[in-house]
Amino acid sequence: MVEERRLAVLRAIVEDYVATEEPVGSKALVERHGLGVSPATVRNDMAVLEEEGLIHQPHTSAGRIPTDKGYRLFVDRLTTVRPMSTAEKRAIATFLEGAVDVDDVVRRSVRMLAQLTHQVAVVQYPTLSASTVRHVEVVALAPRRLLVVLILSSGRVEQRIVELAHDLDDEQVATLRTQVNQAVVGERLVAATTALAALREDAAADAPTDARTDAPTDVGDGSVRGGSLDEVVTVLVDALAVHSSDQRVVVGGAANLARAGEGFDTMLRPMLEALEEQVVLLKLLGEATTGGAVTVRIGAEGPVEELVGTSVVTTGYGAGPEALSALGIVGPTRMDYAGSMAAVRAVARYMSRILDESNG
Amino acid sequence: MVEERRLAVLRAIVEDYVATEEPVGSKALVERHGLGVSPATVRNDMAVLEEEGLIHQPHTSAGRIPTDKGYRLFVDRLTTVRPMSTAEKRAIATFLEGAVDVDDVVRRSVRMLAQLTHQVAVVQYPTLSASTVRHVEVVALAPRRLLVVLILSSGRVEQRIVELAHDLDDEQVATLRTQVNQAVVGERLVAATTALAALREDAAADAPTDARTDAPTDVGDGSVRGGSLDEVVTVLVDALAVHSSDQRVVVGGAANLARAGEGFDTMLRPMLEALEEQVVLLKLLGEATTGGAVTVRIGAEGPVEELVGTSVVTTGYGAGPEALSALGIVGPTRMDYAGSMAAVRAVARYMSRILDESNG
DNA sequence: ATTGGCACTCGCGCGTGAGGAGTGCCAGGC
DNA sequence: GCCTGGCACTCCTCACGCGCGAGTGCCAAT
Repeated sequence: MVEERRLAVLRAIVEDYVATEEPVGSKALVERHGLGVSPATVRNDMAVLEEEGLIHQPHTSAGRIPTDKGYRLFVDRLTTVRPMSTAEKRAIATFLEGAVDVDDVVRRSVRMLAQLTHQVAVVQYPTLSASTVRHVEVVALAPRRLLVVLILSSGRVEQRIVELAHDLDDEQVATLRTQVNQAVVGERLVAATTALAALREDAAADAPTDARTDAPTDVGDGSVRGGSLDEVVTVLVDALAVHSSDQRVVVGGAANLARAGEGFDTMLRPMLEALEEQVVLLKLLGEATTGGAVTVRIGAEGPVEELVGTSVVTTGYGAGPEALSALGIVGPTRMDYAGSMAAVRAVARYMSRILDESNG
Repeated sequence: MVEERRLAVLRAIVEDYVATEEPVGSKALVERHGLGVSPATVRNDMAVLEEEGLIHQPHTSAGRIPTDKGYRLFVDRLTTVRPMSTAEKRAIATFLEGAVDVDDVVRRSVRMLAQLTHQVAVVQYPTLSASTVRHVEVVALAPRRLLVVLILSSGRVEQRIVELAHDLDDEQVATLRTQVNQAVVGERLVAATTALAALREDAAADAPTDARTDAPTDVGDGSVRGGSLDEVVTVLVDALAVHSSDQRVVVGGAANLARAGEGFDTMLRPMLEALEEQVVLLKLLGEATTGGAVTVRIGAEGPVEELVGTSVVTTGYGAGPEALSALGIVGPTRMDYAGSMAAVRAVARYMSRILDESNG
């Protein structure tokens, strides 16, 4: 059908433009791709595609380049995510499996992604809500100062300092440690949070005065003042919250910006600035799809206005279905979508698997 | 004297070239700077300076630009590190004092430096050898698997997993924890390392068999198998070593590369690549001077061949005299040395002070 | 040692013009 | 109705040539 050929023409235009970075003309098209028609026919098709806003020409008598809308259609309907070669798969697997801890997995993934796609790679730290609390350590730094260390099954550690309103002796600290550990050890992060809330309420009920007042009474011999427990619990809940969705983001492959070709100088600065802003990066990774699907945002569709002319390819990953984080790449709209999507998907899968194994 | 005026000419050339990024001619020089001589005289001086290899002209009949050697002389003899304005000082102080922890101090310093100098800023994490061991926690994850958590007075935490050759029960773990803590708590990092070595030797002496063999005998009731102690100690020593000189480096202001002007495209890529390599960055920061001096490395003097056309301005910082780390900036050889040196020095001082306070 | 004068060099910007890629349109063939 | 070859037209690109001006080097005079 005519309509089919037109799409084939669009696909060919996108592919050629991505490859050559130059506007592509009718003649070159029929030669490089085996469309069995004449240049004139292609020209007619192009005219139609241009009317539909899928392609456009920089000047009269120049070739055509795809518009954002054209790219959109291309990724939605014309692209087949070609799977990675087995060699590539093996490379990814062995490289990622060499990681020694979570930090290392993330670092290696960023590197891998950047290398595979020749774009800037962005990886959010894995969420840890699936992991459990291994241990809570409470250390007295000073009479009114505690160090609370939260140790998770994933090997991650979070420490906080708590300033108390009243003195605690060693025995009281020990009691506190025991109480808290009994409440949370072995629990998942969310469960631990609720367990802590319960603990706090129990303490409030037991204590003669409201635990939230500034002057709780001393209940004597080793038992812990309600107020102190309250303070420690508050900090712990906070630490748990931070850890159940880690907001940190790692970028890599910024050097790939150097070969960005044309849009280069206009794009470079906002790009680099964006890469230094965690907030912006998180926005970019944005709503990671819960399924295994790879999301592509093209040009102005993106959440960051500054980044015109760039596309973002992201997907979710993580050990377990609900522990979801995101990773992806950022590059010019003129990019190899099929390859990028495949790479993003592959890295996400291997990463999920590795995290899964190390968690289990 | 003649010689003096020649240096004045060199200084003027450097200053103008840095400001305008264009080769500077004799006429412009006498106009913009108040040298009381004619252009012809300056031309003669320039000819001499060129013979000495301090300046050079891109083409015949073009102005002159400084060579690396010229910059070197300029920095060594002609530059006066103009102190920061009080407004700038206050800005630095308030911004850095807003930091909540060590990580934050580092992040803010990088940002500040990049902003002040409009260059790429590089800050190494502070060394912590001045800090002491607050606590060591040993947690049994599995019969043959321990989690060892090292907590320092600075609030920093390092955790390691130890795979044991033999099972340990809870009691043995408790003993191990006690032994280790007795040895190292309160010690400085270096002292702690030696204390651990002593502990290991004691254990070896007490044990019937050599502690380093794979099959130490069981010495019964709660005391710890020599082999297990050995393994834990090894890991701890390693963790201490990593922490007594933190090798992590943070960069910022990469966006400043975007306005690098001319050498731009040739410089950009190696630059960005270097910034992603921790090792390279550490080389760049290199031998931080132990005094309060600011070091300037110009062009090929630098330890990284790839970075031609760039200069590095670094200095040491840290709480206490021996706890030394480094920070600095990287930029084109054509940079404002006076300003950069002042900024680097100022940030280093404030950072040292803040770390000092928070440590004390 | 400094200066003014002067001839010379050479990069830069600009207009011009040939070449060519690509288009749009039209008329004819299947 | 769709495809095709032909043709005139547009407009970008590049190379060439030229004039301008900045800047130099040298020299003779002070």
